[in-house]
Amino acid sequence: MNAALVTESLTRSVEDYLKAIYRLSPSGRPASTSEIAHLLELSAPSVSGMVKRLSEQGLLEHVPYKGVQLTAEGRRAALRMVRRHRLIESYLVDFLGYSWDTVHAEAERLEHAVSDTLVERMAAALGHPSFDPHGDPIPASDGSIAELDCIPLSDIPVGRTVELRRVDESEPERLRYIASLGLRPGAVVTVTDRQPFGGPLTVESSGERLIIGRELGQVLLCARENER
Amino acid sequence: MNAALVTESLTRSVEDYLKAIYRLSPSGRPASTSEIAHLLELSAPSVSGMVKRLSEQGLLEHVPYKGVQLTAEGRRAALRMVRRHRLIESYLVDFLGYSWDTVHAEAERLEHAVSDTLVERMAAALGHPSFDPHGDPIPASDGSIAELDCIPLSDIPVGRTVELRRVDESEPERLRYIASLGLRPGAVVTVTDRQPFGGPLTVESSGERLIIGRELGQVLLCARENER
DNA sequence: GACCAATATTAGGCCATCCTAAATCGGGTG
DNA sequence: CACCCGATTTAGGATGGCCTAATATTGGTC
Repeated sequence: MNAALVTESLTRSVEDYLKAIYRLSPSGRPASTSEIAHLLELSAPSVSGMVKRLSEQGLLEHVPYKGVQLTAEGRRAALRMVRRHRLIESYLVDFLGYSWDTVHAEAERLEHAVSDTLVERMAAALGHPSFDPHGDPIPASDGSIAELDCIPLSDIPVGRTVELRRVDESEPERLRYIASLGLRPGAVVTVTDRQPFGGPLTVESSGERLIIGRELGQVLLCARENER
Repeated sequence: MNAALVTESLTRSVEDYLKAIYRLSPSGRPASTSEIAHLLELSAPSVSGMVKRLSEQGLLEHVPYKGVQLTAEGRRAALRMVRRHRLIESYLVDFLGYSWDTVHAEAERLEHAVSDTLVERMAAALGHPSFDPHGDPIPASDGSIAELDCIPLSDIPVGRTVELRRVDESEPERLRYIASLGLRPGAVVTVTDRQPFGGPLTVESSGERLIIGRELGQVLLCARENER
């Protein structure tokens, strides 16, 4: 079976499934049908059917009623899409005036249309970056990816100062709000207070005091303290 | 019927059909099923079926067994695609190091994926150009388009000096060859000899003597003499 | 150890798009 | 002016991807 050939001709849908499954289990732990359905906003039966086809094609390992994992080939294809997505985002922000929060939707469409050549040209124009504007690591063309281990801001003890590394990009609304607070990767943040029972955090960043709800605290990922 | 809504949600296929029909009859003369089929590399029945659906949607005017024309709305959608295509080509050449002859295929895919926002950002980055790298006019967002009237180099009488304006982009091989001769829009060319019966032309351009077959002579479009 | 709720799969349809094979139309020729 | 050939359309079928409704499995609870 020629892996390269299979990977060349994936449909948009298939690319989205693989990316979703990768996202749900970067580590390889099985992803469930309903998780995938939820992420892609599809019905569970649709996912069931597609999963079957993809495992027949050798892109997934499927144990019925248990879950799916990417095969080496599926993972390769998924990482290729992630690389595309993150490089496109970086390019649009750096060269075409896109903002942090609007770039995701555009990249989501473009990632299925660009050629490998174009992706590499964009990478070169950007100086082969390792992280995208949200702080997510960009997989290399060989599939290697820097997996920073980060901890949510909400888990940082009071009094600690940490560097913000990475911000979940999936919800533009939230992203826009985060941007409006001036919190972007690289920002240095000191936790000054933390209310119990899921209450808000109080932090200081570039001299400003910010109140941050628990949900937000969980998607703001920081360097482990010893990495600053 | 809300025209804007219909136009928003066109499929890739539909966009390709509209562009093809526009290309076959920019002036509005009807295009035949087989011409469309040939251009899109599809079977005639496929085209027949799609034409039917599109005329029901109000994008085409179809007289069975006679031909199709774009409606105002169809034309608008087609011009939108042409604008996208030509701006994308221009952008890729100017900013991402694409060559004249490789850019077409990339644009052909991207034109279906970019947002209006992105197109306008690229246009702005380029300084709102009126012509693409092949010399083809770029429709404005309002649908107006500069229609240069050009004549094929093969029709220029011996002894005349003309400016090259526009080069047919449809065949990369041919385009590559043309580029290798140094013949690009703006080049100034003097016809020094013309053989009868479809024989070759001899021309001089930037001090070099070039022999040009009739097929090539027909796709190299020049300014009318009085426009130099 | 039987049952229930949550989760997953199968069954059966729909739509867009493509195809090949078979009918049909229409314009030029004898 | 009847006929025929090429162009076109209709018929019938495949595929990919989605859906809802019905069925099956699993794992925990009494």
